[in-house]
Order: sequence, then C-alpha cells, then structure tokens
Amino acid sequence: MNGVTIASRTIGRLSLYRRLLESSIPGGRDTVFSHELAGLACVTPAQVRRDLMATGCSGSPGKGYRIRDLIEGISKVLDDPEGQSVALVGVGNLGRAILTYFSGRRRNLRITASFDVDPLKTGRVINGCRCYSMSELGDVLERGRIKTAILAVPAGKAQETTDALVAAGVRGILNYAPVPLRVPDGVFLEERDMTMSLETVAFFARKTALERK
Amino acid sequence: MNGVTIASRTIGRLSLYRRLLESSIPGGRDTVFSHELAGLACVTPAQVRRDLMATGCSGSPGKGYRIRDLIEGISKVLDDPEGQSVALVGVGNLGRAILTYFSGRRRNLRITASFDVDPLKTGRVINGCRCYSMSELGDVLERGRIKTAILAVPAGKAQETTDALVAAGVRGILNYAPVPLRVPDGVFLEERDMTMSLETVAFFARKTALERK
DNA sequence: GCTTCGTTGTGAGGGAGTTCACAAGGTCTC
DNA sequence: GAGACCTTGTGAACTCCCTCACAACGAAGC
Ligand SMILES: NC(=O)c1ccc[n+]([C@@H]2O[C@H](COP(=O)([O-])OP(=O)(O)OC[C@H]3O[C@@H](n4cnc5c(N)ncnc54)[C@H](O)[C@@H]3O)[C@@H](O)[C@H]2O)c1
Ligand SMILES: NC(=O)c1ccc[n+]([C@@H]2O[C@H](COP(=O)([O-])OP(=O)(O)OC[C@H]3O[C@@H](n4cnc5c(N)ncnc54)[C@H](O)[C@@H]3O)[C@@H](O)[C@H]2O)c1
Repeated sequence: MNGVTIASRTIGRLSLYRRLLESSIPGGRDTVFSHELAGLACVTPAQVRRDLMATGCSGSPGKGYRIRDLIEGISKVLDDPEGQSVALVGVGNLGRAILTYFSGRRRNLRITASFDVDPLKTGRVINGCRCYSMSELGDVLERGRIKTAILAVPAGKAQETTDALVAAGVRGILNYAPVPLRVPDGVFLEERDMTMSLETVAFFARKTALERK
Repeated sequence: MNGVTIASRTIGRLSLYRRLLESSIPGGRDTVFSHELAGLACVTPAQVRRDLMATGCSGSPGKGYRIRDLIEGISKVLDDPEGQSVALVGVGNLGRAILTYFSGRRRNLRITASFDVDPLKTGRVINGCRCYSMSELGDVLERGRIKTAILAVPAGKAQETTDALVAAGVRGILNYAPVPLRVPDGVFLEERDMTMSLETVAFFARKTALERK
C-alpha cells in the first residue's frame, strides 16, 4: 500500500518498545537513547534505531528520541485509528486464560467476540466476552468487521475452523493449536506451537548443561 | 559436545515431524517421502531433508524414509534417555491451562513440579501436579534434576523469578510473561510474548486487507 | 541389462534480517 | 568558539537459514 514493507519481527519489537515506553521509563523523562530502549528490550541499539526508522520517527544526536513522538509514531503504524476487533475461537482452558489476559489491555485492539461449539458456553458471556455458536461466525465477523482471530480449538478441528474463518473474511490468524495450518495467500498466519517451544527449550537446556560439565 | 550444532528452528521442526509421524501417517505405511512430511508440516521437501540430516537418518531414493527409523532418530536427538523433568512457575490461569495441556502428553518430558507464592495453591496438587512454595525451589529442582522451566508469573515478578531459577541450575526457560528476560550465557531462553504476537497478526491482517481492496 | 522415473543428499546460491562502523550532527565544558 | 564527547542514521558487510538444482542412486518395466 504505502510502498514500504515492514518485517514482521520489526512489528513485534515495535509493539514491545511501545509497552516499555509506556511503562518502564521513569516519569519525568521525556527523551530516551536507543541504547536505553535496547537495554530494556534486550536487543542491540542498532536494532532499535533500524526498527524506529520504520515509524518515521527521528531522534537527535546527543539528545535521543522524544518519548511522546515514539509512542505516537509506533501507534500510527500499529493501530487502526478506528480500533480493531479480534475474535477468539475455542473457549476452553487456554481460550479463557487468553480472554482474561487481554481484557482491557489495549483500547485499540480488543477481543470482542468468542466462538465455541459447546452449548454450555454459547449464548453466554464468558470472562467478559460474548460467546457465539459457530453458525453465527459469518454474521458476527461481518457485522464487527473482524479481520483477526485467535485459534484455540482442539488440534483435529483446527484446519476446518481456519477454513471457516478465512471464508468469513479473516486475514490474520494467531494459532495455538499444535497443527500447521494451510491458509491461502494474503492471510497472515502466526503459529505458536507450545509443544515445539517446550521441546526446543528442553533440548537446549540439556545440551548446554552437558557442555558446561 | 558432539561437534555438530543444530539450529533451534530445526529442533522445533523435528519435534513437529515426530508428532506428525506418530499421528498423521495412515497405519500400515512404513515409509514416507520427504514431500509427504513436508506437506503435513507445511514446509518444503528440501527443508525436511535438511532437517533430517541432523538426525543421522537416511532414506533411500525411490523408497523414502523408514518411519520407525525417523521416530527413533528424532527421539535420539530430542529425548533424554533418562527422561527430562520440567518445572512450571506461576500456577495462575495460564499456568493451569499449560498443566492440563501437557499432562500425559509425552512420557519423556513431563512437568513434574509447579511453584507459586499463593498459600492457597502451595502444598496442594493442582491439575495433577504438586505445587510447591517458592522457598522450596532450590531443593525441589535439585532433587528432581530439573533443568527446564516454564515461566507464567506476573510481568513484574518475571526477572526475579528467572534469577532464582538460574541460580537453582535451570538451563532453559520458556517465558510467557510479556517482559524480555535477561539471562546469563549458557541459559537458553524462548520468549513467547502473546501481546507481541497478537499485535503483529493484527497489523498484517489490516495491511493485507487493505492491499486487496 | 538397459532405460525411465522418481527420490535422496548436498554444494552452491540466495535472501532476509542483524550488526558493524562511521560520517554527520548535537551538547557540554572551558 | 574550539575541542572532546556522545548519539543518530545508514551503507555495507555479515550471518544464518532456506531453497535451488543436480548428481547419485534404487526400483520397476521391458
Ligand atoms: N491449554 C493449553 O495451555 C494449551 C497449550 C498449548 C496448546 N493448546 C492447544 O490449544 C487448543 C485448545 O486447548 P485447551 O486446553 O483450551 O483445550 P480445551 O479442550 O479446554 O478447549 C477446547 C475448546 O474448543 C471447543 N471446540 C471444540 N471443537 C470446536 C470447534 N469445531 N469449533 C469451535 N470450538 C470448538 C471446545 O468446546 C472447548 O471449549 C488445543 O488445540 C490445544 O492443543 C493448549
Ligand atoms: N492468561 C494468559 O492467557 C496469558 C497470556 C499471555 C501472557 N500471560 C502472562 O503469563 C503470566 C501469568 O498470567 P496468568 O493469566 O496466568 O496470571 P494469573 O494472575 O492468573 O497467575 C499468576 C500466578 O503467579 C503467581 N505468582 C505471583 N507472584 C509470584 C512469584 N513471585 N513467584 C511465583 N508465583 C507467583 C500468582 O499467585 C498466580 O497464581 C503473566 O505474566 C501474564 O502476563 C498470560
């Protein structure tokens, strides 16, 4: 659209920088240096400066970046000015934890609808979010202009649920089911397979423990 | 140790390949081609072959890889023959979901201890896992030879908890608190910040939706 | 046995993302 | 105002992965 594409890693870090700027800078300060933000984010100063270039913000040598500018610049990249709604599919153990976690966290990005097949859940408000039946998916997503979804259904249902989401116009999916999903071009997919993560950590924990012997 | 280092992405995919081999190959089959595994894992066949090289397994042209060999070869890389125990710190909403999810999933890699500061939780068995107080951390980790931990404590307590884990001998941490952690060299860290993930997905959902207009 | 077909293993090449390194430009001190 | 010092912005180099492409190989048909 706007000519420049931003790497997805950069987008993630911008989200982090914004949170750090909002919460971890001592009050009273109104500028930061790249190396300070880098310290908080555990990345290199050069990385911070590169990332910030994507926002159009610029600092002054010797003075650093104005914090207000940064928060505003990052928000201009990350946020939809009209606000953006997210759907959660699968209101089980993980789904409910996610609902609790994200509720009231950011004004501009909210989980506004959840979906499940369990008749004990549908039609109710769970953790502050209305739970709809899957047959209402198309309607609710369209009415809410929802383009982003979090997937927390059982592995065996993940692909069919994805297909339904995509058919309903979803363009970004955050997947917690431990199954690689197939999505058409133009749909952004982030896989967050906890089993993969845990086995990877366990492997390197074992490996570095051995090396140090 | 063994001379060859394996990329962490490769370790993650090996974990995935093993699960797919165990669960998604029609019974009766006893070999697979790289392109079949690739299809299941949503990666390229060349990627699969590269990854499998790290296990020492080899296939035969025209016949593919023997499934038994692959599972065994991957397990030889990923698993500790004596089994590996994992600790969970922070038995809140997310922690309990994780306990439920991982219970009984893999014989060789189990969450065997959890920790919390809440006296309503400590001393009890929660979701099949005993919950200890933080003062017992050192003892329990040492007795259980635990080198791997999952972190699910509030953001403000994440760094101090990490320091305690590292002091107690932990060498790999899977972090779900939305804070970058500082760990010494030799400790493997996997950050899984859900806010970053969600904001990234939301950004690209918006962006690709615009492009298609 | 020879040809055809399809697959493996891997060197070489490519691409994305990160870091280096330095010129250009503030700031502070005296 | 001149010199010392520190920071930004960024071209270039680098690094890590991934993909390409193809030789080598096994199987199957004739
Ligand atoms: N609990 C965890 O910490 C955890 C960790 C990693 C991965 N996961 C994955 O996340 C997913 C959910 O895990 P969970 O622990 O919440 O499981 P769960 O069984 O508690 O919840 C699953 C929910 O999905 C609903 N559901 C089932 N089929 C559905 C369908 N076709 N459409 C919509 N909803 C449907 C169920 O009614 C239930 O409410 C699973 O794929 C699991 O593998 C969970
Ligand atoms: N719930 C989610 O889906 C979700 C998603 C993303 C990230 N997180 C992060 O995961 C962490 C836990 O989230 P949650 O929703 O389970 O919160 P929670 O408040 O339900 O649970 C936190 C648990 O940690 C315990 N605790 C507090 N201080 C502790 C300490 N110093 N040592 C040990 N235990 C301590 C509390 O007693 C509680 O049981 C938070 O950092 C949160 O930001 C949660």
